Amino acid sequence: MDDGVQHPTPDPVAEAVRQIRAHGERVTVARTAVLRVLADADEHLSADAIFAAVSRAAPGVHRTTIYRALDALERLDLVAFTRLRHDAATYHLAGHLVGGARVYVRCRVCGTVGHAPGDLLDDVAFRLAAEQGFALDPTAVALTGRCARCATPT
Amino acid sequence: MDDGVQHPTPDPVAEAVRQIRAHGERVTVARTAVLRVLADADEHLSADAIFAAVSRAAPGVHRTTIYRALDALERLDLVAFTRLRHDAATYHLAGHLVGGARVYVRCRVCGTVGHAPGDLLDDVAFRLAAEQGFALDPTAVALTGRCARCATPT
DNA sequence: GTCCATATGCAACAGTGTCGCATCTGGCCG
DNA sequence: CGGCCAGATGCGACACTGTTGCATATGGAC
Repeated sequence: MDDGVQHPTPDPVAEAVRQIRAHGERVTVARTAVLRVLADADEHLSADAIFAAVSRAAPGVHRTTIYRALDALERLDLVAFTRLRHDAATYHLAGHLVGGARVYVRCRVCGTVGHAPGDLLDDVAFRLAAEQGFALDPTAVALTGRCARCATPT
Repeated sequence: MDDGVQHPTPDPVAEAVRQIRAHGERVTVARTAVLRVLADADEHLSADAIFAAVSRAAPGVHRTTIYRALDALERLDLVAFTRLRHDAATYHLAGHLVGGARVYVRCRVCGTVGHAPGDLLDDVAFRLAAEQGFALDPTAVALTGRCARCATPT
């Protein structure tokens, strides 16, 4: 899409770990595993999917720990999640770790999730800030609608 | 805020009922009660809050029926809901029933929910349509961020 | 009034996320 | 290197939201 600064950190996990330490929090096996899974997947994963993947890499990690790790990482702005319709939350690395924010768009019919360029919401963010001082978080936005295939039925 | 056409239907409930009939579906006590509650509140309510309000107006309506009514009304595009963070879904009347679409913005810190003009996402919708044929549903969008009070801490 | 499709009541279930508490471990200091 | 302590984890049980199957009641048309 846009060229230029696309890779702020060669290894998102290492950078995230650095930031965990910088905040005075602990770097644990579970947290690192969660970060690694999210970085490798480079996709939005449900907590359950993360649990499954982490269990493969580091058996013995409890389901609850995944939730607590995600919660901690979210407080540190290293992970964000979105909620689409009635499905479970889907987590992903924060935009600044993966080279620019992406906006997720999901089709309400077939459930497919796609990306849109991160600057899609820049204007919206600007208007919200100007009109009511609202600081939009683009990484937490979920756009719902109908994808190309499902938009023109009949 | 913007003047002009603000009241497409004097009574959203009556209009909604008309559309239910037009679609060949049934107008029942529960569905009418749900619509009335949503119209009176003119706010986003959780299913539980709707259940409580309906129970007051029409005792004996079961919790399950609320969900099924909301589901039916959503299929008919009379009700929409949004999902913010880990909280329960919040339902509201469809935009065309209440005088133009509104976009909901919620502060991730204090939880306050505010409105933004319905045309906020017009450009975004246009770009998504042009670039990938995605038909955005503006009534189902939830924008998360920080409100004016919570945006400037420290 | 009668009839049929369908909406409802009910109860039990499923999935997601949370909590309390005992134990273990990461990071630090001697 | 070994010990210490706040904080993270494992474990189980729980809370909440939303769903499903089935018998019954009700809406709407004749």
